[in-house]
This record gives sequence, structure tokens and C-alpha cells, in this order.
Amino acid sequence: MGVTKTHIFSVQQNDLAQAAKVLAHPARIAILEHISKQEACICNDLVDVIGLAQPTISQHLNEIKKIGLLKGTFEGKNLCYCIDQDRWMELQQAFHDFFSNINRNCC
Amino acid sequence: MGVTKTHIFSVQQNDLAQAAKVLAHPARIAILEHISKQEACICNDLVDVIGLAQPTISQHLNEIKKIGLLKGTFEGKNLCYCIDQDRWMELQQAFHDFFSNINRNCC
DNA sequence: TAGCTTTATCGTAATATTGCAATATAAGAA
DNA sequence: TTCTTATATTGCAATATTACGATAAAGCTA
Repeated sequence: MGVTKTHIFSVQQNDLAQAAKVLAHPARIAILEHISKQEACICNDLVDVIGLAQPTISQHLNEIKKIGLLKGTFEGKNLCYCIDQDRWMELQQAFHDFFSNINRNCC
Repeated sequence: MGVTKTHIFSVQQNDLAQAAKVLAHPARIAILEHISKQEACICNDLVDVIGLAQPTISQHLNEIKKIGLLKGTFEGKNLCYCIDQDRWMELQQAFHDFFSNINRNCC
């Protein structure tokens, strides 16, 4: 066991959970916040800013990329990771909808 | 080594990540959605609706309660779990802020 | 009291996540 | 070509998460 039973939930529920999982680590929050403040972003930069080892940063970037929040473009030997605006707004909307559709109830 | 280095991140970053972690499971999304649709909520109800075993539901409810999103009130032998409106709006704001403070950048 | 119902906790197994050292890859500089 | 720099991948250890059967606790009902 220990494996999430995704099949018993809706696509929307799984998608939102998947997105939340990417945000469920302070390093990835920090990475996204940092990238959003830059004009461009070099990964090596992140190692210093975040304070985790280079392979660890690389893995976190990959998690973020997997749900489409980052676009990476090689600029020579350097890499420019940037936020995908469309996907960003898509997730923003998904979280907004989730938080909005809650009724005032008992207690 | 498998343990998140929370101390190198800000309180805000850790808090948001912690909240996201609770939403990072479709069962907990489903539980919150279901509770929000009810006037009251009995846990036994959730076992049927969600489709996970009773101890598993109980554990998920506990995770949600830990970040203050649920208030539980015993009504005799039954339990009424309800969403804490204040905390809900607090997290809604936190996610809203996070998603809003992203600059348009390169690529 | 004894039995029933509801929820919590314990124990355990399977799997996932986090982190990093070592190493690989790839592209520019000398 | 060799050296350097930047990023990715591999392998592994430590820890966390997910799930559930068994059982406990607590409050009804008869």
C-alpha cells in the first residue's frame, strides 16, 4: 500500500492535488518566487540563493517543470528557466475556484 | 537525507508549503469539497462518499485539522466536522498573494 | 448491564519524497 | 584538444506518506 488511489477521484481533484504537491515544499515556493523576480534565471544562481545542493535544486526544478509551470531555454551553456504565464494563470484559477466554492456551513 | 530543510526558508514560505501539502492529496480535496456542500457532516458519511477505509479517512481529517481548516464538534456519538471560515479565508488569501506576485518575465 | 455504532489509535507494509556525493553530459574558453 | 563551468542523472540513505486490519474508546439503545 502507501500508494494514492487516484482512480477513485475526479480528474479535477487529482489535478489540483498534483499542483498542490508541487507547491508543498518551501524550496519550490522559494524557487518560483525567485524566478518571478528576475528578468532571466540561471540555475547556478539558485544554488546560492536557496541554499541547497545543485542536484537537489535540479530535482526541484524538474518537479516544477513536470506540471508545466516552467519553460527552460538553453542560452549557450547557461539555462534560462522562466515561468509559463498561461499555466500559471490556469493553476491560479484552479486554486481560486477551489477556495471560492466553499459554502458557509454549521458550527 | 529525506528531511525537508525548513530552517533555510522563511516562515511564509514554510506556511504556504505546509498548507499546500494538505491540499496535495485528492482525498483531502474531495473531503473538503464534500464537507463544504453539507450543512453538517458525519465522518461515517465520508467513508461511503470518498471510498477509503475509515481509519484512512480519520487520518486525512486529522491532517486537515492540523492546519486549522476544520473544527470538529461532537454531537453525541456523532461528530460534526466543519470548515473554519477564518482559516479558510486566510489560506485563500495566502494562495492568492502567491499567485499574484509573479512578474511577467523573459522567454 | 450488554450490545451496537461511530470515531480514534496502533501497528505495519508499501511506496514516495528529500537530499546529496559522485559522476555524466554538454557547451564555451584557452 | 584540454580545461572550466553549468546542469542533469545515478545511486543511495533517511524520513515521510498512504493505506488498512485490528483494536480501543466513548456514547447511545435496549
